[in-house]
Amino acid sequence: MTAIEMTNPTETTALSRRERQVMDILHRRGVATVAEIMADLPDPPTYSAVRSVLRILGEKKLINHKEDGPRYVYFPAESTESARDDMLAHVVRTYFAGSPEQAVAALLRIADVDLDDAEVSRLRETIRRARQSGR
Amino acid sequence: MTAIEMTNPTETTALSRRERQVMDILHRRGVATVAEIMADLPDPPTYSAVRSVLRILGEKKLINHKEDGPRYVYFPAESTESARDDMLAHVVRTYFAGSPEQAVAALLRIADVDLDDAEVSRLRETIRRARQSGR
DNA sequence: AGCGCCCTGTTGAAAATTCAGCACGGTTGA
DNA sequence: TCAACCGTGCTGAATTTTCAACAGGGCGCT
Repeated sequence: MTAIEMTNPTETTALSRRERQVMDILHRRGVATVAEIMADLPDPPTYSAVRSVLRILGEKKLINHKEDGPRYVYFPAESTESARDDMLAHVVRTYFAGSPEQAVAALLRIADVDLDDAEVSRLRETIRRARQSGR
Repeated sequence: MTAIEMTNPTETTALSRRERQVMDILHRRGVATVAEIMADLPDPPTYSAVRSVLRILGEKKLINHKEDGPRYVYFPAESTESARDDMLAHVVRTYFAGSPEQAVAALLRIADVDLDDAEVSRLRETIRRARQSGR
């Protein structure tokens, strides 16, 4: 079993629709009040509905909250930095056949960075060399 | 309103948990039978449950199927290539504060590519230049 | 002090999702 | 031919998710 194959899909895909939307918002904002989360949600539900999801996420230990003056602010229990790794691994595996190079290329293109062929070749070569020596 | 802000979250986050898991499998495999999807799902449900999700995804026009000998094979309606862009945009926006450069850096690190400082600088410079001239 | 407002805690219901069972048709092989 | 098997279409139920309503407490303002 390779490292790619053993990636545990449960962690990145186990959440319900609303739960995932809320986690996304928290990662995006770092910290957020109920009102802010509510405002960012597609088809915004009521205040109560949002707090319900937050309670569940809390029970699952995926978020924490602290008091900020008169109200709570919520934030991810796992740092955004480590969530990044899980997410990128998932995306690379799912949409790029496990090839980080392809993902990088697509990313650069999205960023309106049109590398010319020489640049691309160079990047690929850099990656290839690092691969052979490094790991 | 900037391009980043107008990213429509609905498309990438509107699916239910099982629906998303199935879509991921289809993007990963390109094409899959019910049995294959069932095998790949976490906490595999029954054959019927999988087909139920597939029916719904079909109604939503997110997948299609064709006959392959005695059975159906299912595949995403949208090409994996364009799904990639949506997903990357979402990930960059959600986990990398809208910065593709940071995403690229994280990606390279995940790929065990430890670029030395000079390489990183060069990459950043390349992106910066392309940015200024290109867009 | 007393009133009004805002926020949280909790409960239970509505809606959506997930799931299993059964009927039917096609194909295979004895 | 015909029986066994495999896969699909369909229906409705169980579970999960999503949601709204209500109660209680704190804080500010008059």
